[in-house]
Amino acid sequence: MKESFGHSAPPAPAALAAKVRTLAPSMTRSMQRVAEAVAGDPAGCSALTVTGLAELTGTSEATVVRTARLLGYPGYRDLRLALAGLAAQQESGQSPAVTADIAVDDSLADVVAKLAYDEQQTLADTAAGLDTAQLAACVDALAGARRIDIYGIGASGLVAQDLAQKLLRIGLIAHAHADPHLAVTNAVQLRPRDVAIAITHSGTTGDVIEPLRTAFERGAITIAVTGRPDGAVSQYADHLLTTSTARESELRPAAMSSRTSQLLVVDCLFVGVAQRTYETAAPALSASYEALAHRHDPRSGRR
Amino acid sequence: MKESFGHSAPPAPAALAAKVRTLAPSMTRSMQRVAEAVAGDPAGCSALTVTGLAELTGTSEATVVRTARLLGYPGYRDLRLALAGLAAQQESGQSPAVTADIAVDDSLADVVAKLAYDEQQTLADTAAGLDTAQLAACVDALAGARRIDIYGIGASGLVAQDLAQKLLRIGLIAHAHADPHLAVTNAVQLRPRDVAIAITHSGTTGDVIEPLRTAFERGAITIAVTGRPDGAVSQYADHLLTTSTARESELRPAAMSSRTSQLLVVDCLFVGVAQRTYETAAPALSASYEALAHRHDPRSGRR
DNA sequence: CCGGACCCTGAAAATACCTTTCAGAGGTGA
DNA sequence: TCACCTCTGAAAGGTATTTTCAGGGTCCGG
Repeated sequence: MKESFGHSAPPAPAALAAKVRTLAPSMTRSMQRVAEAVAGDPAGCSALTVTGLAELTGTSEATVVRTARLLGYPGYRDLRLALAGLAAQQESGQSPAVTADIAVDDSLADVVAKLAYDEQQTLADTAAGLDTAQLAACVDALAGARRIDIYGIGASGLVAQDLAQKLLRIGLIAHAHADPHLAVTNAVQLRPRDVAIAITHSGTTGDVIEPLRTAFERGAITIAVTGRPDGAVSQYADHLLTTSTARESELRPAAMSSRTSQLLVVDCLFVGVAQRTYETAAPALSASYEALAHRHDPRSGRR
Repeated sequence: MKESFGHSAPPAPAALAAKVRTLAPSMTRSMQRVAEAVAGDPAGCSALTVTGLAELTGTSEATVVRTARLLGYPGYRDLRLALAGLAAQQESGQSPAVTADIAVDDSLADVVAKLAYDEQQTLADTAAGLDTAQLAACVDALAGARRIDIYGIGASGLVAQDLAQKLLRIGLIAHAHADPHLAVTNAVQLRPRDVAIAITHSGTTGDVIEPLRTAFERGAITIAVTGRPDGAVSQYADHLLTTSTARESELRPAAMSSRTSQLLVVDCLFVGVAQRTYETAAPALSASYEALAHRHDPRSGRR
C-alpha cells in the first residue's frame, strides 16, 4: 500500500522540504509532527538522537523511525546523516554578507571570513590579470641574470625580501634593497643582462623608482611589479607585471590586498625560474632544506 | 597533557581536510591511515560504520574512534555527521579540482592558475580552522599591551615584520626580532600584560622558541602562530593560533603556503586590534597615510 | 446504539552500533 | 640485553537505533 510511496526513492539529497510537503498528507498526525520538525530545523534535528527527536515532537522513537522510512531512508540514522548534509549546505550558502566592507562592530568571525574572502578575490583577480607573456620574459631575464637587485619600500619591501630569499634558495644572486641610497649606489653596478625589479603598489614611490631608473640607464633589464601600470615607475621598466588593486577602506589598508597580489606574482616568478633552471635549482633547494633541518628540534611533535 | 591540544576546538564544519593535514604529523601510522581515508573520500566514509571504516583502513574500531577524537569530535558518530555535511557541501560546490601538483614542464599559465588556486585553498582552510575564541583572546591581549615583541625567522620573519609594521601604524609599540640573541635579551624586559608572539610554521624553530620561552617565564602573555599546534613552541604559549598546512612539493616549498596562511592570521589580528582600539587606531592610520603621501610623486599616473 | 476490524501509537525487548578497557606487540633508549 | 613506553586491536561494556507487540482509538456496518 503505502510502500508505493517510498518505492524507488533514493536517499534524498537536498530536496527534503519538498518531499515532506509531498508526503505529509499521507502521514499520520504524529508522523507529521516529526516531519515538520525535521523540515523546519534540519541542523537542530541532526544534532538529536532518536530519543531526543521523539521527545521534542512529543512522540515515540518508533514513530520517528517510521517517518524516516517514509521519507525514503533505511532508518533514522540515515535521515540524520542527510539532515547534517542539508544543514551544512544551507550554512555554506548563507554567507552573502561577506561582500560587505569590514565594519568596526563586525564580529571576529566576520572579520576572518571577510578578509579571507577578499584575499581570495584578490588572488583570482591577479591570476586573471597577469600577462603570461610578460611573465615569461621576466622569467627568462631572471634565469639568465648574473645578479638581481630588488627594490621595495614599506609593505612592498617585505615582498622584495621574500623574492630575494626565494631566489637565493635556488642559487641565484639576488638582493633586496630597502635603503634607497644604497639601492641607487648598488644599481650603478648593474650591467646588461642583470635584472632590477621594482615593487611598488602605487607605481609612484620615488625611493623605488630612482634605483630602477639608474638600473635602466645602466642597461640592465628592468621589471616593475605594480598595481598602476600607468604610473611613473613604468617608464623605466622593460617588463611590467600588474598586480590587482582591491578596494580598500579604513580598516583594510591597501597594503593588505596589494601584498597578497604582489606575493602571488613573486611566487609565479620564483616557480617559473625554478622550472627553467631545474637542473641547478632542485639540488639547491634540497640543500637549503637540509641545512635548516638541524635548526629544528626533532623531538618535538610526536613521530 | 595531550588534552591541551584539542582544547577549545569546536567540531569543525568544513575545515576537515585542512585539519587532517595539520594534525597528520602528530598521528600514529594507523591513525594516519584513517585520517587519509576520511580526507580522501568524505562521502564514502560517511556511509560507513566504525566497523566498516576500521576494516577499510585495516585498523580497529578503537583506532577510528581515537582518530575522530584527535580531529576534535566527541566520537565517531559526530565525525560521521560532519563528514556527511562535508560531502554534501563539496557536491554542491563542484570544486574544479586544479589539484594537480606543479610539474617541471607546466606552462606558465598553468603555474599561475595552480599557485592562485592553492593559495586560495590555503586561505579558505586557514579561515575555517582559525579558533575565533583564541583570536579574541589574542586581540584583547594586544590591545592592552604596553609593548609587543614578535619573533620570526626566515620566511616567518617577514610575516613578523609585516605584523610589526601594521601594529606600529595604529599606535602600538611593536617590534619584530629576527636576531635570536637580541630577541632573548629584549624578551627579558617584558612584563606581565606585555605580549610576545612567536611565528613558526614548523613549531620547532629553536631560535624563535627561546625568546618566547623567556617572555613566558617573565610573565608576559605569549602567543604562538604555528602550523603545528603540537610542536614545542606551544608549551610556552598562552594562546595558539593555528595556520593551515598545505601539501608541499619540490617546486612548491612549504614556505609558500604557510606564509599565505600566516599573513591571513596576522591580518585578522591587526583588524581585530584596530576595531578594538578604533578611537586611537583610526586617527593613527590616517596620520601615517598622510605622512607617506608626499613620498609619492603626484604627477605620475594619469589623473 | 453496538460490535468488529483496522490502524495508529508508544513501551519495551532485541539488535546494531559506538565507546572503553585491557593486555600484548613493537619499538626505543640505556 | 632489558626496561620502559607507546601503539594497537580484541573484547567487554554502554548507547542508540530498530523491531516487536499490545493497548487504544476510529470508522463503518449492522
